[in-house]
Amino acid sequence: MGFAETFKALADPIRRDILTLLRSGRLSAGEIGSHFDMTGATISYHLGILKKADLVFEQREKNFIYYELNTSVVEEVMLWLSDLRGGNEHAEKK
Amino acid sequence: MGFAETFKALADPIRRDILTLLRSGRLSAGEIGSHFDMTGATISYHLGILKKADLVFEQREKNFIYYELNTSVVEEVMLWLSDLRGGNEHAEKK
DNA sequence: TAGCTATTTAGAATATTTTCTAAATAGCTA
DNA sequence: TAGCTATTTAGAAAATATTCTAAATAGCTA
Repeated sequence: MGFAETFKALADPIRRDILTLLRSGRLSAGEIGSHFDMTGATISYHLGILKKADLVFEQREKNFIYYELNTSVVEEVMLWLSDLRGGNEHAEKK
Repeated sequence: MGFAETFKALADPIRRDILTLLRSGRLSAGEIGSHFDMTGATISYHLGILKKADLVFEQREKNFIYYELNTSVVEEVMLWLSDLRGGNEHAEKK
């Protein structure tokens, strides 16, 4: 946790593509990998980084590992950016 | 332009601190540098990265260079994240 | 114009990231 | 349990990022 890891994870186009894939629901590591022209090992490396950044979490089932988007961290990043942007001082905490 | 550069720029804690400093208004390179324990050359390097990412723009005045936050790119990033997060389908374009 | 002051650029050292191949792990299935 | 299938881990190579010192640029000011 920490924005450094989160933004670092988001900085890579492949990792952003993975997150976009997960928008429509969870996918196994293999299913994710099939969308890219890279070895499974490399996909695993990227998934590890997304996981460390808490942008995804995994669910183990049979001998598959499913990855799912963690929207709460996406929210946190949006809040940080919103605070940086400032100026919406009427957006009151309710 | 492109999210890779933007997120990469945001990934570094010093650069995020610089952006936070700029929340309350523009500052010269020197004023920014005075908040950090690094050489001016290093600050200049980080400012260059923020500038390439369009997160800041510069205004030259006398022999100072002032940096100012570019909130429109912050907005764009928030939109991308908002789309990733999904699920707020009642947030209609007006 | 000579010399300041502010900032950037160049070049080099070190650290970090990304990718691959090969091997390891772990859980099914026959 | 033997051998699959899915995925990760280890180790190494190549690319990129971060920092410094030293030098360059550029605009004031006296």
